[in-house]
Amino acid sequence: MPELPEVEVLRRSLAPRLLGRRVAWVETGGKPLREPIARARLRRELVGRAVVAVRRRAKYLWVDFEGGRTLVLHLGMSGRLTVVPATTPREPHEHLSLLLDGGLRLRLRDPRRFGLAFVAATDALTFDPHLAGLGREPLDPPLDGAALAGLSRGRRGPLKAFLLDGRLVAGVGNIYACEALFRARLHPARSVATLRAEHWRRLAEAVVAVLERAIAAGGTTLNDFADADGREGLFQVDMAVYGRAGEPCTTCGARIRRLVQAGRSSYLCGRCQR
DNA sequence: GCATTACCCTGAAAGC
DNA sequence: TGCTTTCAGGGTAATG
Repeated sequence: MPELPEVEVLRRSLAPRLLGRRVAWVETGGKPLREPIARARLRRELVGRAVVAVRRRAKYLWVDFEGGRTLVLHLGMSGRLTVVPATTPREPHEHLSLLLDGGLRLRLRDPRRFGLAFVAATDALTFDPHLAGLGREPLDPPLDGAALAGLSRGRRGPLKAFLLDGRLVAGVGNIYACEALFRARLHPARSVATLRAEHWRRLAEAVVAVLERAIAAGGTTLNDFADADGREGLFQVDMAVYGRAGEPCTTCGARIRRLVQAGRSSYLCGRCQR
């Protein structure tokens, strides 16, 4: 389940392999993703053009091409993007394939089909309906307590829902929200309205630290994630609470609990997190 | 305007 | 062993 760190790790591994490569052909297949892929438009706007940049915004990957066109990709829950030899046979759930010069193929597979792929004008990306409402990036510049407190103004809901709301802070998913709340010693069900400046400072530091550590570890691989070369991440060995219900807290030894909020699992230490 | 819930989907794992 | 059920969750729409 790619969150911000996984997409950033992917971006870094894709960039050197894609920069300067020219698209020879575009193939699509399988059932539609969250939205159908506009194959004719992708062919018309990408074939013959070379990649000039690979960027990231929240959990979206932006592949910029000559001529001011950008391929926007979202991996949803199970999306996997790899660069393979062009001769590699198609696999099940392969939705998009860019044949590149140099005998390579950029391939998007997404069994659960929560992902997204579309092309847009580079200079109009920020107005695109998928991207226009995204909140601020947590790492550049790094979030601080005052910024988080500002985003929370007027809200009363639980902290966990606040962190997961991509319109406020973009790119934090369930795993890193759980880990950041543990690190900040804050309970996921606690109302944002009860936090003081010191709490916001702790939370902002925790979000930044958790995301940076995860990027450094190559992301988290639970089921699906791998970078463009197929390398899996290692952050899961660093996780203190996520998926560890029943195990002892690494800080105090109390049992880690699982709590369901709005259909999402939260993992926490009820003794450390208040 | 904000909070909460349901929905989309498939594969892995758990349960029987 | 083999079938059925449950669970995973990002983003969005509908509902309260």
